[in-house]
Order: sequence, then structure tokens, then C-alpha cells
Amino acid sequence: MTDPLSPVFAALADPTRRAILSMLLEDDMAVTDVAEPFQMSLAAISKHLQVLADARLITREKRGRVIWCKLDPDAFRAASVWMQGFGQFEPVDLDAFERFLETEFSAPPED
Amino acid sequence: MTDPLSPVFAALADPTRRAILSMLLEDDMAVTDVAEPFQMSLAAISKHLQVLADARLITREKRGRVIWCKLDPDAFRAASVWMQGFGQFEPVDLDAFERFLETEFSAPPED
DNA sequence: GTCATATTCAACCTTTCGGTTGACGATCTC
DNA sequence: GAGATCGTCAACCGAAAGGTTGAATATGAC
Repeated sequence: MTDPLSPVFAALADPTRRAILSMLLEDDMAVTDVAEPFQMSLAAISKHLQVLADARLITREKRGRVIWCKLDPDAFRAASVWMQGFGQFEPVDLDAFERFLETEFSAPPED
Repeated sequence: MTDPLSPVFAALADPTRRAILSMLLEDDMAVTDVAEPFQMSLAAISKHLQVLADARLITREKRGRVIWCKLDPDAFRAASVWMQGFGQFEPVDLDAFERFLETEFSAPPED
């Protein structure tokens, strides 16, 4: 079953994991540092990070004996897009937004 | 614990519940009609609807012996706003999006 | 090589989740 | 009132979630 959305929302359903994501918004972090503010075992945090990685909300990269965790925006975007389908009955003109996105993505990057 | 986000994401984590929400996007529905396309008992669907209602993603209103379910946009919006905090480091040109929103909201509707 | 550090693995426990079935209360129809 | 329909409740079940502890595995420092 290829349902990428379920693991994303399931991962976001836990306040500890959302807190971790907020921390990672500031900066990439090592596992031990992620665990520090929480009153639970390192193994528990390690599991939470695994859940986040399975949902592709974060990536982990090993450098030396330290594993660095960083946010991965892709899964956020997919979930966000799905949710915005339910924003349709709010004031933003979605057709206009789509036209905006099209020009936004098709335009050659300037520098 | 007042954590409104956790039940919302937990509710969205189940594909059956997301399918129900998509159906409600079309129109308000009675519980029996919601259950019809699914291969599970009415009681199971009833539980799913309870979860969605607890998360305030839907509201239910009893008229006669029929209970009508309808989407409630507020919880969607709250979750969507939270997620957009993590979309900020994505490639979409946010400044351009803001300009888009501004014209979108300030321009008098043309026809 | 030895010792400390960083992280995961494995086994376990308790609680929650998602489903079932059968009985029940309300409501409409006749 | 009798009978069908709408929806929930209650009890149960197996699987998954979220935590613990203790051992294991890499790696870095000396």
C-alpha cells in the first residue's frame, strides 16, 4: 500500500514529535541534543526520530559517531497540499493560486 | 491537556477518515450514506465519525432520525497554519505569494 | 588497547486503535 | 401499536503505539 500521507499525519499526531520538529526548525541537531529537553529515555527519542524519518519528515546523516537530524520539507508539502483542499471553502481564490504557482514554477530562476 | 492539534492529526492519519472527509467536501451526508461505500460495519464508521467530531473536523446535527455530518473548517485551518510554519524554507517564492494574496484580497472583483 | 560517548537493538509492558458482533433507543411509516 | 430504519453502545479481540530497561555496536579520545 503506497499511502504516503498516513505516516505523515500519524507522526504529526504526537506532541513530542511536533516539538522535535519545531526544534529542528531552528537548526539541525544531533540525537543526544534533541533528547536533552525531554523527560524520557534516549531510546524513546530515538524511536520518535525513526517515526519522523519513516514519514520522511526528517532525514538523518551520520558524521563520525554523531547522527545529525534535519527537516525534510517534501512530506510537509504533500500533507499541506492535501489539507488545502479543505480550505476551499475559505476566501482564497484557488484558481488564481494555481495560476500563481504555475508561473512561479515555470519561470526560469533568476539571480 | 489542551492540545487541539494532536487529535486533529491523529484523525487525519487514518485513510478511511480522510476518505470520509473528501466525501463530505462534496456535500453534507447522513451517517448511513457515509458508510455505504466502505467495506466495514456501520458501527466502525460511526466510531470514525466520532473521532472526526472529537477533533472538531466535522460537526453532526440530528434532524429526525437522521444525523447529518458536515465539515468544520476551523480545525483544518489551525493544523494548516501550524504546518505552514514548516513550509517556509521551501522553494516557493513567499514574497510573490504575499503579493498575490494582497492583490487577491484588495482588488475589487472584476468580471 | 582502553575507556568514554553516541546511538540503536531487543525484549518487555501497558494503553490505545480499529475492527467485529449483538443489543438497545429513537424515530418514521403504516 | 407494529414493524422497519437510523445510529449508538457495550463487550470483546488482535495489532500497533509509546514507553521502559539492559545489552550491543560504532566511533572518538587518550
